[in-house]
Amino acid sequence: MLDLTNPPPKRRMTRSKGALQQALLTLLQTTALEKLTAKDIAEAAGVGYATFFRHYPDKDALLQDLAKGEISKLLTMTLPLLYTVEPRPSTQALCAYVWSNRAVWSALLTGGAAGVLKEEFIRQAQELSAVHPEKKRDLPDSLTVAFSVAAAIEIISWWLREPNPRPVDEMAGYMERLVVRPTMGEGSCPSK
Amino acid sequence: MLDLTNPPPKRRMTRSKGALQQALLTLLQTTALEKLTAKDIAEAAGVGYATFFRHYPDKDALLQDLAKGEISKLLTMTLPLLYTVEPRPSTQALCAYVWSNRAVWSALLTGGAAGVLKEEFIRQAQELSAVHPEKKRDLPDSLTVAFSVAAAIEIISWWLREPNPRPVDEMAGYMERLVVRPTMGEGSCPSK
Amino acid sequence: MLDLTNPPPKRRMTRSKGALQQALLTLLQTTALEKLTAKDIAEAAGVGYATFFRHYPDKDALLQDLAKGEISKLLTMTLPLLYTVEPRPSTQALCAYVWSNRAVWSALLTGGAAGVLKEEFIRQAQELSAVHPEKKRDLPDSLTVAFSVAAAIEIISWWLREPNPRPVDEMAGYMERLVVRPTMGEGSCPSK
Amino acid sequence: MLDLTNPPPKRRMTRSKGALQQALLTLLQTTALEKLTAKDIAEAAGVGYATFFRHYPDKDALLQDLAKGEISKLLTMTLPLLYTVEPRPSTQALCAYVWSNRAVWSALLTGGAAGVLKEEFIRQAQELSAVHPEKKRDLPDSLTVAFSVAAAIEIISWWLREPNPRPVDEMAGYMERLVVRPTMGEGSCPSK
DNA sequence: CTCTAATCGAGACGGTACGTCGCGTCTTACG
DNA sequence: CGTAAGACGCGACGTACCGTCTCGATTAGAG
Repeated sequence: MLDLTNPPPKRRMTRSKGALQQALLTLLQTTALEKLTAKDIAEAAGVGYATFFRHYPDKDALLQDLAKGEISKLLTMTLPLLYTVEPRPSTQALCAYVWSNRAVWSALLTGGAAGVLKEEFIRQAQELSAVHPEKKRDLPDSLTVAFSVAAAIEIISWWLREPNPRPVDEMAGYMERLVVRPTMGEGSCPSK
Repeated sequence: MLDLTNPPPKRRMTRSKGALQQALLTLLQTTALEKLTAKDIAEAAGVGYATFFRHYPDKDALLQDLAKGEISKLLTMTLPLLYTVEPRPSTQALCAYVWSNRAVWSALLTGGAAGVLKEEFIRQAQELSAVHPEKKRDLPDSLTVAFSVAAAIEIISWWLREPNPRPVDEMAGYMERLVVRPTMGEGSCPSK
Repeated sequence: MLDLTNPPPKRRMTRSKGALQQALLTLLQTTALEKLTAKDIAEAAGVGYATFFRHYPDKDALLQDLAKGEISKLLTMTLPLLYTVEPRPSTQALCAYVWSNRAVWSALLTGGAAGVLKEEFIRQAQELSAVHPEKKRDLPDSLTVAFSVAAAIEIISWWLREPNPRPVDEMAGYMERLVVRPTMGEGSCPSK
Repeated sequence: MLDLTNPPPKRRMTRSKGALQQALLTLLQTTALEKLTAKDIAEAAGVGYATFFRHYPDKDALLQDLAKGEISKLLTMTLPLLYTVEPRPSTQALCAYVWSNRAVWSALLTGGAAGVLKEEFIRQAQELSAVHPEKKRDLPDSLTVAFSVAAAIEIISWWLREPNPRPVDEMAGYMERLVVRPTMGEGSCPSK
């Protein structure tokens, strides 16, 4: 029942937190978030039921904590795109990154997790956009953020859901066309 | 407890179903979906608790049924946009319609309802797009539908969330720019 | 609501009542009373659900009505035994009668039906004993009745439950020894 | 809501189980078993509704558990009577015991509880009779047990139901005459 | 041979209790 | 100490039956 061999105990609390995150991630690959119970996660993490609540007030808090890191990495690649005149390489990099971590992102974007994720995503994006030098822009900032995040998530979600996923290049093209270009200044598309 | 005066009792089953839908709609204007219990809805509808489940297996089924009608109306205005060369008037009409029913759509798009709504939305959109004459298009159809619906919902959702909502014209502009134009053929934006 | 005037026409109502009784009896041979629902009985009787309640306020009322007849027949054979100096032939007759109707009595005495049955039994027995010329007796009358009925029911119940039921003669012997003789005057057993 | 003062918490699980039994016993003195709901009992025990089912699968299981102890005590006094040549003192002791615990036994024998009780009674009696040295006997063992238990319960039940209960001595006489003597070997009553 | 009212089937309904489940808090025992 | 184990209060869930009710269709017996 217990782990009788732990030689270097490594601050149990830290171990528990990591185990819970890892367990949630694993479980999410097979089960929707709303089907998971705190007990499920605790057991999968090899952690006592009550211990779960010592670290997180509830399931969503764990998910949010889990997502924070990945979102953070991704956002530092996503947001700059919106302020760049030459976004191709960045978009490409974003998609490549998602692809290389597709196990994680599949888990995060399917099931009921997407809702929590989007909110955290927007929260972080808004923080970032607040400190950015505000480029002259013809869209309300909060709309730009909400739209970009929702659209990007939807596109990636669609991508990872597909039975035969498209190559990274193609997705980068869609992303640029559907998210980046439309939110850039009008000048970027001198259609008339 | 007895009401001996109700003039046209109107086939009970029909009355109950309608009452539940109306009650849910009303409650959604003040409370998030996940905070509502079947008991709440039944009581608000003046209907017995068990009667709720005689009509719907759960909350989401009620919401879906409720949404079906409104989505249907909206979709007959939304989808044509994607296949039209001159989408301005349609986009305008769409936004105007949402605005005139903003009480309903606020309720449907805030709280946890948006998830269920989006799924039903996509389901109907995909059905429609299946019967449409498939214009030559350079985006995967299912991506087009998923993106359009998610983006449109996000934009409208943002609109109705705002403390001082923008005028219909402005929103129609955003919608066209962020949803319609990007999903139309490349020729629409001969940027290069 | 009540029809106090229908003179003889045997009205459908009579048919329904009989069907319900017959259906209950049939069902009781395979299912315990408490497992049966009003719906079950109504369906087995080929009668509408609401029609059940037009005839009986609840399950027990139906059972009681059903039992009344059989109990009445049996009681006219049971009670006299207690006042007779030579009870052998009567006891024999009682057991023979039960045996020839063992399908009915099995149904009535197994499952939860026995409780209702015993009460009705005692009720009728007490009525009868009230009109009888009260023999001098050294047991309280109500105890005699309660004991006799309960004991007789238990013995018959045991009999019909057995995989290989004893012959009628043997049971008549038990019945006389355990029920009849002990409740007769002390003189019957001048043991000391 | 919080009780920070409970002095000797005494192993919760044990406390809950005992509280439920005590509550059922109390409620049975005023209400028939079938009128009691799990909620009633839980509330009377000061215990959560769901906690009821953590200890017992249903009402009857609780009753059975509750009865087991008392029945056990009683049976060790009841069964020996059937194998003794001089049963008077034992019968007397049995009735005296019931009388001194008449509150408990009234509760257990009135209402719908008697059925469950009798079954448990018979179950225990059969176990005991199985280990006993089998005296030569001219009645089937299972019949003896069923009859004795049913008869004894009926007699005691009648006793405790009476407005002016008979004295213990008198009841012991009835019990001996109606239950003990008839089930003993024929030799005990050399009627011929 | 209609016409009218009793009776029926069908089954929706308000209600009550069920037994299950999950949450988040708590207590206890152990290492 | 801190943690594993899990009992507990709470409250929603979805189910099952109850007994009442409304609704048409059927039908019997009075005109």
